[in-house]
Amino acid sequence: MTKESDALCATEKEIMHATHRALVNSGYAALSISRIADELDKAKSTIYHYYDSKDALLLQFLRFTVDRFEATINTSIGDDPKEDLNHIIRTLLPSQLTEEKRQLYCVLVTLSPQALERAIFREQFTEIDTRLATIIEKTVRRGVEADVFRDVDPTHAAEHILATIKGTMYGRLTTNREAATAAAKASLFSYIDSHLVS
Amino acid sequence: MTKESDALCATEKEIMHATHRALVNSGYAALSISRIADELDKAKSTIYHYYDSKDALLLQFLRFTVDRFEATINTSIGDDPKEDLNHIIRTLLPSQLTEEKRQLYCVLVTLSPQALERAIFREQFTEIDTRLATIIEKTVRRGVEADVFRDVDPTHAAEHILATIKGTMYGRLTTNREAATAAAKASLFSYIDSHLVS
DNA sequence: GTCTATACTAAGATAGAC
DNA sequence: GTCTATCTTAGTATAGAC
Repeated sequence: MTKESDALCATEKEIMHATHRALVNSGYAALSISRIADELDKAKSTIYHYYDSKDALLLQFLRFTVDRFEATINTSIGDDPKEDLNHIIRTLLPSQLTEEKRQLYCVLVTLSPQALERAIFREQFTEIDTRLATIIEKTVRRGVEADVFRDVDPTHAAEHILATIKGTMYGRLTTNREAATAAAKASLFSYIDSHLVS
Repeated sequence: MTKESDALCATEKEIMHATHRALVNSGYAALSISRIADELDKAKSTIYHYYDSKDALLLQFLRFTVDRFEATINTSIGDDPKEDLNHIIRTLLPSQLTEEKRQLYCVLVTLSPQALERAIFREQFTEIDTRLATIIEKTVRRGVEADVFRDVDPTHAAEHILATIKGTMYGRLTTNREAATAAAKASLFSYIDSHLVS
């Protein structure tokens, strides 16, 4: 399984990382080719050698970021569906968010408003969610078929769990409600324990 | 209970509505004073008569939008906690999103990345969530105390429900996964029915 | 493939007339 | 309170040398 971003040449990768830094340090509104060049050890015009326009660069950068995010989803399938679900939740909502993960999530939140209107951005966010939903759904389905879980609709339950994870992460990044993350996580575990487990 | 935006003069309100239109029609990156003036029946410099800077305008606009969002939260408290919860969910996740609500939610999604770094934006998003969480928590607590609900932690359950609502809405706005909204909602109702109700 | 230099455009913001 | 006109800065993008 080759990621598209593996096909990038060294300089293109440097540009992607510079864009990441510029976005994290200065936000979307201030993201300009000049600002990216500042984070890069190259001149502005070098960026135009690789990308026709700022828009083309941004599109590639979203692809680059989505690939990196998807690489962090550790799809280790064990033999205990409940433990697998808990593992997924702990991976996506770690108690301690590493700086690297925090930045990755921040970039996705920063780019997400583009998905409101631009189809090509929307499709990438759709891809992420479909991927996550599929992983969770398969795990729930295995649990239901193994009679470890109640006879719930795996699709419905998976979308519920995914929405809760996303809403929790989103709140964690955009509010000061530190206790909310732990509370939502606790209730999600309890839901799996009492509602899902038969 | 007076909203801060009630204190705005007629022209300021016009500017707020013009900003809303500019943001909805052209997105955050293209949001400029010139662009707002285009949506307004006034010159650019008139805007500077009311606001010292673009930043001051944006801050006021977030306040204006948060007030409008909070006005849509119909806190009708009935005598049936379960029905009240369902009502809250149906209000925040209506089956048919009116164009007006869709725009309001889109504006919040568009402004939310600002909350990642700017404390003053962050506080407003914190306010929204705290308000919603409190409403849900009170409802759950009433249900627990009336023995209609199981003896769950009202805070934990409320944060779970809120996160699910937010994640569902966020996905609805930023992806093409139309079925996901209905699935998450169905599972949330089922959670209330089977897990919360005793 | 990377640089310097530059054309062009649009932005934020202000001055001053009415 | 609203206008026209303007200053200044910064952006996107290109041309052409090395």
